[in-house]
Amino acid sequence: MSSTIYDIARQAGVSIATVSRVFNNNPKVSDVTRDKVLAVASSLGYHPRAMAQSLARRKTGLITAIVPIISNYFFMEVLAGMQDQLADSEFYLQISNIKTTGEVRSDSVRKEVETIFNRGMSDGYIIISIHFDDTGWDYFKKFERPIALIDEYYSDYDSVSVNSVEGAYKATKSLITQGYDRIAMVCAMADSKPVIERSTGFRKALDEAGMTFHENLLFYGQDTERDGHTELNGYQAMSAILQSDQNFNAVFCNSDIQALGALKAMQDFNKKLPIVGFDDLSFSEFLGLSSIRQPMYQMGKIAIEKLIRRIHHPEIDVTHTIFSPELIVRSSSFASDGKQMPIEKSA
Amino acid sequence: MSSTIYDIARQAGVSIATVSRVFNNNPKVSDVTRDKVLAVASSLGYHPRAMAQSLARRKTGLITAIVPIISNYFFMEVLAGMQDQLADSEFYLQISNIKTTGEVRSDSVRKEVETIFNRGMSDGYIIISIHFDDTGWDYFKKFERPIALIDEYYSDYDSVSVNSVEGAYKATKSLITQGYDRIAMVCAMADSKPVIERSTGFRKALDEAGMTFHENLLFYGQDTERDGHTELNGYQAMSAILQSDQNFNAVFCNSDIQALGALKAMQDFNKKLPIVGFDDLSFSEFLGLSSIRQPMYQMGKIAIEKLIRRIHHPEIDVTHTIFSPELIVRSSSFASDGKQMPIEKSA
DNA sequence: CTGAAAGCGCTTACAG
DNA sequence: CTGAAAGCGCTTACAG
Repeated sequence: MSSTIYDIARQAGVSIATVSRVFNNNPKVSDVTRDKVLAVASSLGYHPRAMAQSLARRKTGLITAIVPIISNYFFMEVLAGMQDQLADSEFYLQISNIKTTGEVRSDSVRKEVETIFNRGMSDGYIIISIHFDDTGWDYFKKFERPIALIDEYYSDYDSVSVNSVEGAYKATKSLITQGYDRIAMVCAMADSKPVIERSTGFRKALDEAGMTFHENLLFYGQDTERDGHTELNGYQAMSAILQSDQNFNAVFCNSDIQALGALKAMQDFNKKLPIVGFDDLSFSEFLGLSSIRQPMYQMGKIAIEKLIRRIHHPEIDVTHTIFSPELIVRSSSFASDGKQMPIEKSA
Repeated sequence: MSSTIYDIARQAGVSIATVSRVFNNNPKVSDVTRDKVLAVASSLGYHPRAMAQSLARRKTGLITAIVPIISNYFFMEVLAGMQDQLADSEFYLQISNIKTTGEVRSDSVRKEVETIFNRGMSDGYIIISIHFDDTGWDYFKKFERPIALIDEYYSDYDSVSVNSVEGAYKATKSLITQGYDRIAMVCAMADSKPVIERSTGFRKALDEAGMTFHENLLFYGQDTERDGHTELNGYQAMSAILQSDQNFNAVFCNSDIQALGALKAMQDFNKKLPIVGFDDLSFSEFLGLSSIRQPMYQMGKIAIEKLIRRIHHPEIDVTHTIFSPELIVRSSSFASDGKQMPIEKSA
């Protein structure tokens, strides 16, 4: 049905090599030849088949993003950054989804990723919010493919991430500084990486303030969708906090999407506690939700930038971009009684 | 570096045809040969290159989703449905972004889509929330490729969409039934398809109730990001409504994401009007936001299902799935004074 | 500036 | 059950 390089060559009275050169903008084709080829190509509606080019060039012009199937708002904003950065490049984006829980050790996750590498369809891979231990990460070296990590750190691959521990620390500390002394945390799946890190930062802030950390300050919702990063999960955890007899007076919340549910719970229980979330999703501003800002859009851009650089220069040194997340203070930081304690405005 | 079918053939003492047969699960390969080939392949870490297979088979195993770069929460939920449906198939998803405004006539948009078709990288294409007139849609027939449409209707391609006019009508009518008689609408970009359709439904409900429609019932925010489908845009439009001297007592809002901004505006102006949104995003439930439900996840699944069916059976009849969207009534339907007018619970 | 030829890494009739 | 050979649609030294 559709024409090939041979059809063009024949009708234009040139060799297929010349047709190929025209479409590759090879400067040493005479103008008259070029025009002739282009005229024939246009009349036949010819365009080079990307598949055939890939095989002959031994590169695909594709970048694959490997993301957990549980992807959420975080991924959406990262994706936007990737797309904008990709727009000016010669690469197209392919997205491959992985069934994964947040666990760091999982053979099935490793195998799914491996299958994607084995297809050999891409010039480079961006792995987002998927966690392995060192052995896991090392395993992928054998494919000898450019890899960049988002929301994860491993010494031997380019990466961009946020210091979650520090973010959680900042959030918790801001509440402590305001004078709150009984602070609970809304968690998601207990053994997921975000929760492990954020609860570490939470604890660090308590420790530093001489406040006793105890497991019973950590609250979990029952909803396990997306490792617990759902509005419902936050609603459940917050309900438990409000019904607890521990008399909490402030809350640090593992993610903004959960905080949305938590806010609803407070409304339903008619009891408002100061709360600080994590992520700073675009809607958080309109909820008056204080949050720890993750520069998701930027992370997407930077990861693509790094990956493309590595595709072109495989030998350059690995780099890691680690953001110190910023605390964005909004009205949710304050108690409903209007008693606004002094706030430490973080940078 | 990595091995090819020739390496395996040589070491296993068979022809490349046999190696190929083994990896294509061709039943007429003897067990002993198969085991030998598999053993060698495994020891060399061999896997067939997808690119080479594509060229030889003349199919790519790829489906391309063409989406506006302004993609949003709507797309995210559609994507989830597509991914789940794809998970059980032999296809991988590629996502290509198009710079587009919501306009129905745009040569630049047509050209961008054309470029994607010209690469010939995919076995089928899903076009999401991109609008053309009939000439525009006809144009793509020349590629002779399976196409499925989401959030759009054209007679000659499989499609899945929602009756927006009806949805807007239902939303508006529910407010009228409650007794509200001065209803404003929060719009997004004026000449975008969603706004055209939803304002039509809005008007239809007013007309039917004998209420006079006038352009000055339509409010627009200044933010033009994502054709105005942003929290900020909704905030701006709602602010204008609240400051208007038209004394509105209820609001229909073009999208939930804008409604989020509109709710914030009401809070800032300390003035609460009943409001009904459109989309029913996952967070809307937790905002108590009444909305018109679009089955986005389902739409994604169905579109993939239709496309795959067409890839395998190009000759079957075109089908269109058009959802009648459902009104979900939540607390935002009611005035702050607690005066709850009788509600017509739609099906 | 242009062409003939080999090669990219597979699949698939065809023949046996 | 297996192999030799042609073909998928390009690119790219090499030679002129």
